[in-house]
Amino acid sequence: MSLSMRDPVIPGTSMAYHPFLPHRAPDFAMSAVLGHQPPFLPALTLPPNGAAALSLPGALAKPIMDQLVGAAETGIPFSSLGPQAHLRPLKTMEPEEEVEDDPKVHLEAKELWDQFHKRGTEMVITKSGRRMFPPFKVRCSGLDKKAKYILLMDIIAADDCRYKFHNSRWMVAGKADPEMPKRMYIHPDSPATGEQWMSKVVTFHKLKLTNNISDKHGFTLAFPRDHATWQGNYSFGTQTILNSMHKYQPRFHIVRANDILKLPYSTFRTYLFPETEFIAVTAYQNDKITQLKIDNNPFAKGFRDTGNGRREKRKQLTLQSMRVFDDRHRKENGTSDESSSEQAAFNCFAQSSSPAVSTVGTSNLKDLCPSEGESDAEAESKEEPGPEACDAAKISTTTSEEPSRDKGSPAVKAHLFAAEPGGRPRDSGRLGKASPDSRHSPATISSSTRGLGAEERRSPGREGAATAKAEEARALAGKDAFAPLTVQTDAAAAHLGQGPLPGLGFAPGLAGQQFFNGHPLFLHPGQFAMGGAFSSMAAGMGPLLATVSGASTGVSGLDSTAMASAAAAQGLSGASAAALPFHLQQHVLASQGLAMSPFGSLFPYPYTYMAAAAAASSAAASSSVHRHPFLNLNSMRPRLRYSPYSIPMPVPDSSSLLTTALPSMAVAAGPLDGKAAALAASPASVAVDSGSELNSRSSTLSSSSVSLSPKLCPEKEAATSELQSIQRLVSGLEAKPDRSRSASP
DNA sequence: TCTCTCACTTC
DNA sequence: TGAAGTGAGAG
Repeated sequence: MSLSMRDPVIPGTSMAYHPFLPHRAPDFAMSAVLGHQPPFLPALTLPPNGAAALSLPGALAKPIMDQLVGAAETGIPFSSLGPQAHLRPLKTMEPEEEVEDDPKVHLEAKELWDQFHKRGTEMVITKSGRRMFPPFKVRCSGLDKKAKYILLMDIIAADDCRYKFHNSRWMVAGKADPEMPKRMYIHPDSPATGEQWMSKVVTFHKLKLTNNISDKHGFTLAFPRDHATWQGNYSFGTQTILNSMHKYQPRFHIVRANDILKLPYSTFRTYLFPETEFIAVTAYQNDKITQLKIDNNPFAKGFRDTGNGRREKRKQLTLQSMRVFDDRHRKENGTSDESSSEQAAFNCFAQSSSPAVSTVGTSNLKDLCPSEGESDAEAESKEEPGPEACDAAKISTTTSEEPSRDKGSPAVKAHLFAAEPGGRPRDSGRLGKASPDSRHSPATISSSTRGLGAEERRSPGREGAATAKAEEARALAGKDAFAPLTVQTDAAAAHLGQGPLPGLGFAPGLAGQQFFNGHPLFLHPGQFAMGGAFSSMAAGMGPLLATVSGASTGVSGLDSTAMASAAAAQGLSGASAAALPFHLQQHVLASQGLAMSPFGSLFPYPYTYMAAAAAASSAAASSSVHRHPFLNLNSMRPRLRYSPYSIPMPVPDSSSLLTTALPSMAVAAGPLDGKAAALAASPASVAVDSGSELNSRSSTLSSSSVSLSPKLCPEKEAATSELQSIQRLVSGLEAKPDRSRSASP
């Protein structure tokens, strides 16, 4: 399906101008960097092709230099990007004929991601930062070989829930904690030509996840509060701050720009890979995930059952102890059916977990221990019937880079308004229930919006809350509501769009986190060339407040209930282009990164929106949240689930940024599915669903890597109980090996 | 739940 | 060789 939308991109240029300031984007962007008001900023000349570097009047050169120096003093490395890179004389640039590009992105190691996703991927976050595993890698195609691109990724909250791992499954444990500062990570090689990007796998393995809110690996840029494009603080860093026990969705962005300075007014093409969704944890909760990590992460080799790592030694010791105990137990109790069953369970555990029993690799172990799969299947079936009990055969542990492409999961490319958030994990999750495999569809969602028409931006609209009929609404809204928008969708993408979309949620604690709410960009230290705009977060926040206020009036009053009802109302008539207020809200949130939900809110606007707009809105929203009614998160639920449709609310022209987001909102609305609606209407239900969803995912699994945990072989309760007893005993033995050997339990 | 240390690994 | 990335496990 394709929605046609007025493309704000100026012909002959590769950048999209901010919808509100179509002809002044360059000026504003630069002014933001410089911290000057547009009116005071000398006009910047932007080459028609948009690929050229910015030309700065001599008068501006020094200020920029000074700022860069200032930034450097803050500890930000500018090794790879010298200020001169942004000060090249315009005359040296020659307009180039822009080649239309059609970026497609394929997730690398998709099969590995699928394995994790089925179990409910967990990513460890530590104070010092941990890398993601599997690593986020993509392969790009369809880029203009000569044009330069900046590739980025960020991680957004997948929903507004906090989770807990209970009874071997992830369950919603309440509302999400205040969202951490959002950041984007710019690939160190950016900017690079399309040819360069396409010639290799783009990996973001250096991005680290942390729960350290005082993370020093990032810095913030402050922009004038009244700046139309960039407002408030926009932080950059190499680590992304996440909340433990919360679900996240990584996003990949392609921006056609040859300079980071142009990000603010360039088009963001965003791609979501539902299989990369994960839950941040400070310690692994799911043994299956742990095992998968151990089996696939080279650095965890020492913990593999096969090998000489301490894990093996420990297990061997444990097994030995267990055997001793078992023998003793038998002697004491004699042989019986019960003991047999216990033995069975024991065997299962022993086989799968102890190399002593089998020295084969994990994959082999799996084969040798069918019970493993069974146990998984059983456990899974208990949790959530549906998915195939064991599809290990289907799952490959390889991290091959090919899969995604070959599997025909073409990245779905959709404009923001496509509402195709279908890519959303949740959506997929729902779909998954109906069709387990659908969830793992290779389809990648990519939304690219080049810009919103001014009309669209301003058009006040209404939003409805997500409703049980969100899907219907979504379909309607996505297709009709934003007709002006152009949606480019691959065949594969179609399903994504239809997938259920979870609503967006606002971070509960936004007010308290203003500083962090700004949509931060993670800039690789080496790449960041922006000037001295870096300032304390506080500095930038002040101004922002004012900006946001204008637009936000309507949001504050929204509550989940209202939204739900509204959504219901609109659900069927979502097509109406009127739905703005809600969108605005989402837009703001999304741009801020506050509660952007990959599914609902994300696509709607942020994906296509101009970076600048996003940044500005995010910054503004974040900073001004507490003050602005629209953004007043305090008054509203921490995270509201957005339904595509919003409550009617007046949108002042002044709130241009906010309005910009509106179009995107439609998209979000469209994707909502029953689940999303349910969420919006009933948080409680959501929690359950979410949990089940995760469970189902994980349950389906039958990875090649066998789970060695005893838990997985629950042949009989008695056996399990026995096993547990043994384990306890063994634990004691392990604690003091020497002693255990000499002393029998 | 989280933090820290440890032994182990890769690069 | 050492920095850095791992999960386990204790606290």
